[in-house]
Formats: sequence, structure tokens, C-alpha cells
Amino acid sequence: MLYTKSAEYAIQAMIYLAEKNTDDPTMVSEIAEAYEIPRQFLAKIAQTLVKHHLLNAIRGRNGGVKLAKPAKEIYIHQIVYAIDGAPLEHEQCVIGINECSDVAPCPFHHKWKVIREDIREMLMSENLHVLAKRVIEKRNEMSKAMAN
Amino acid sequence: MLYTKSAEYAIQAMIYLAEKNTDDPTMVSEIAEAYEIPRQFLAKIAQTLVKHHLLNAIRGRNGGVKLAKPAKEIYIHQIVYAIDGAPLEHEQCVIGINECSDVAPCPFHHKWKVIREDIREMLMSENLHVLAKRVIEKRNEMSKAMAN
DNA sequence: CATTAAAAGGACAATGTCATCCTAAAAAAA
DNA sequence: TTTTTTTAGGATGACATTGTCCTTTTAATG
Repeated sequence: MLYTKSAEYAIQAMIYLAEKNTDDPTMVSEIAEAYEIPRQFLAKIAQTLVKHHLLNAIRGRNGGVKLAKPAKEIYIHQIVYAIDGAPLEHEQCVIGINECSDVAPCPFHHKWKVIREDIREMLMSENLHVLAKRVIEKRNEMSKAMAN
Repeated sequence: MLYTKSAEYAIQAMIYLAEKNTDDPTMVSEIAEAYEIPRQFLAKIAQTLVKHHLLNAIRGRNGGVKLAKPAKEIYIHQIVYAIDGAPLEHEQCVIGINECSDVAPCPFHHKWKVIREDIREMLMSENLHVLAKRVIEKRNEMSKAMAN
């Protein structure tokens, strides 16, 4: 919808690592199992993330991957960019009209522009640290609710 | 992004017909040329729209397609639905977390929910009549601006 | 009735995304 | 040094979307 399945897997994997919050490497197979992502496929995605300096990889026994920088400094749009590539700069009109712009907008233009900026804002403003914290909070709430 | 390329072509074609606002059939090849859509491909899409009772087709010489009902009664979501199929009812979480719901949301959940509803609202509220009118207005403004 | 011009529809080709398989390289442990 | 365990990376397969080709059906016109 907003990004490919591959980018979704990448975000999941990175949140997993941010949650663990350790300096030790984590095996790709562990992450794959946790999120039920095909192992080999996630390995490819991890390779790409390493190339884009979002992950560091340690090869060999006891190896694995870890965040290449603090979770606070990794934003979702960076992950999406790394996997799906740069967003189109001549922002694509929703109904594909060539001359669509603010001056000569397509009939959807203004509504769509607002939505697009909301999405952009969402991807640009959220970092892994915040997301991981929220996931952990939710887990705790869940287990509390279960206990009752 | 919101829908497939095929659905985009379908919307363009239907707006073209709404703009013409005639009861005479329009050849698919004419529409394809106007929007630079592969002719045969648009023909397939038109077939689907006919099956979904959004277009009527007239075969043979002087044939073509036309809107199956007044432009005011055709909403964008109907076109998208016809081409791309029904939207997933168990609305998919943006980061693919299985247990994501209002009660146990994923870390994006609330922001994404709002955006998703804006999109839905946009597709549900806009009909071809309004869109075509806006396109025509824009064209007029454009040609006025050119004249200066 | 034959010709022409349109949509209908089946088959298939091209492309992109998602996924798997297998071998190589690297590093720790036996 | 050999074995084991991990990521790296090339090749290939499965599948969906996009696009093309060709034949059939339908209907107007010569």
C-alpha cells in the first residue's frame, strides 16, 4: 500500500532489533522465525540494509546483524527508501494526469496532496526507538489484560 | 499506490466519457489515444467495466462504450472495486503485525487509521460528474492563462 | 451479400515482486 | 586444520500485473 512487502519485512526486522536493544548480533533466522518471514528472503533484505548502512553484519559463527546506529536516529522513511528506492520526485498524480500540479491540479489534487503529506509526515517523523517503545508498552498492557 | 495502474486507467477513461457527456458511444481507441494508454490493454479494462455495469458497450461499426448511468451516480470507489476487487475487510496493518487492532494497536496504528479513513472518504465521496466538471474548469483557466 | 469497423475474448509475452536453492566467504570452536 | 555456523551473493522459480497478438462476434455500410 505505502511500500512493498520487502520494505514491510525490513521495518519489522528493524523494530525487532530495536526492541532487543543489545549490542550483540542477532541472527537473521531468529528474526525471520519471530515474524514468520521467509528466512532466505529476509537475508536478502538484510543484505540491502547493510549496504545502506542501516544494519551492520557480523559473519560466521555467533554472527548476525545489528542496528548500525542508535534506534533514535533511524527513521522509517530511511528503511523504505533503502528497500524500495527513492520516491518519485515529480510526485505522481493519483489519476495520472500529466499536467497535474498545484497550478493546474487534477480533480483529486488538493485532497490527495493533504493525504500524501500526512503519509510523508508519518514516515519521516517516526523513529525506531519510539516505535519499539510503543510495541513494548502494548505487550505489557496485553499481558496485564490477559491476567484478569 | 492507492490502486493499480489498471484502476487508474479505468478512472481516466471514465472521466473522459463524463467530460464528453454524450449519449453516443465513444471508441476505446479514442480514449486510449487521448490518455496514451495501450489500446488493447484499455480494451480489456473496458470489458471488465462493462461486466460490472459501469459501462455499456455497443459493438460493430459506429460502436464504442459509454457510461452505463449518469456521471453523478458513479463514484470512484466503484471503479476501483470493479478493477482491483473488493478491499480487504480485515484491514491490513501497515507494518504487518498480526494482532494489530484498535485494542492492541501496532505502533503506527492510530496515525495510519486516520490516513486510511481519509483515503476511503475521498474515494467514496467523489463522483464522475464533479470530477469531470473540475477538469473542464481547470482547462478553461489554463487556456485563459495562456492567452495572457 | 461482402466489406468494414467496432468490442469480446483467448493465448501469450514482458516485467516486477516475492521467494527458494545452492555455493562461497568469513569467523568461531573443536 | 577441520568442522560448524553464520552472512554474501548468484541463479532460478512462482506469481501477479501489465501489455500485445490474433481470432471471433456483432453490426453498419457499400
